[in-house]
Amino acid sequence: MRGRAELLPGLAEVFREHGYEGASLSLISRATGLGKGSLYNLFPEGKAEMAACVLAEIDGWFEANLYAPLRAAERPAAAVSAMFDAVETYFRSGQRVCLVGVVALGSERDRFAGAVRCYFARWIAALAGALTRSGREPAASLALAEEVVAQIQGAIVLARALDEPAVFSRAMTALRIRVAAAG
Amino acid sequence: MRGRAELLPGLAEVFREHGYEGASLSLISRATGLGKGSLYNLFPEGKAEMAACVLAEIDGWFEANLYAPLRAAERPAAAVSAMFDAVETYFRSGQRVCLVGVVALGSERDRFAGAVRCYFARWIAALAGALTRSGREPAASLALAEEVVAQIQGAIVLARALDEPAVFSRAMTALRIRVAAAG
DNA sequence: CAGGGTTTGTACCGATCGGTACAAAGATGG
DNA sequence: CCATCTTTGTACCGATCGGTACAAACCCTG
Repeated sequence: MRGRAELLPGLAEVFREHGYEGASLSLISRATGLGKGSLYNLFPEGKAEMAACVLAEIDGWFEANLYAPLRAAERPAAAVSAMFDAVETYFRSGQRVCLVGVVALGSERDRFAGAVRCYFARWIAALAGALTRSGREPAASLALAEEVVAQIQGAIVLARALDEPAVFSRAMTALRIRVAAAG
Repeated sequence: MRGRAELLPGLAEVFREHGYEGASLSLISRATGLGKGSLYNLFPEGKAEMAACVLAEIDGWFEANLYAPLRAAERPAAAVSAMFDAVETYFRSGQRVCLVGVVALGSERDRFAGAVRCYFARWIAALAGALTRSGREPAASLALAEEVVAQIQGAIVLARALDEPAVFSRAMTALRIRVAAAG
């Protein structure tokens, strides 16, 4: 037997590629190599629970790898730069979609509204904090943090729409420069 | 009988709210008030044709209301400002989703790849042209245009994720200021 | 009003949806 | 090795999916 934790990454990929509605149990079964029996044994509440767990896993990953470092950084500017590194790697230059963003746009938004809001709110807050500690005004930091997170999401959309990963990389580079400039 | 044109807006709303896969024929039937017989009479190729027509309609609207004015403007700065007005109205401060962006993120992206790419490429090109004619370097104009379009898409995601339309309005205001600043 | 083509609703198709039931198979503890 | 409990595959459930068939209703033109 495998625990839930070790199949969450594969599960996440199915949701990313097909969305919540499009991720059918047969797709999930194929992707995980588990039959329905096993899936419903691990996730008694079915697909909704799978998606909730995946969102929680993603949230945990961002918390550990982006938000916490941003909050704890002694050198905030370096932490922000590290965040961009992590973002570029995680989203594979825009070829990998942000599942939380996809959920936010989809019809199942209300079901996961809490998790979605929390993910973005904490991202913005952590980034804004780091920007403030690197010398910017708090209000300007918050505004810039919002812009940065939105730009990342938009760059994913645009890179996929144009089928041009370079768009994503260019956007990240431009953001680095804007953030490095004095507030 | 009603022609295809007059039910495209309602059809578009169904696709926006439920995505391509989620927009079932029964939903479409209810939203348009037409039975399957009528729908397949108007769109012999079924759902795919409906979606293609909706995308074409959206593309036409943006061409007429945003791209063409941007290209033809004698006062490019005013045209850019008018574009932001149109965007804020069209997307209802981020409460209405960009169907083309949703398709770009979804699994049916390949099916509509041409239309999606065309929509965004023309938007960026028209905006970059206006920015150039208002005195910016061509390369800088292109980069800024890309950023602006990405920011709009990201602001929609963020406004919906946080369930806070003000996020969208703030983002648009910030973009206006950035664009108005000297290149 | 009659004829002919179009538009419409409805019944139906096989496939698949999310979910359940349950018995065989596997692991675990004594 | 047996008894017990968990994990697994498979068959099955009603509902709904996208799509088709087709006859009744409708609208023109004569």
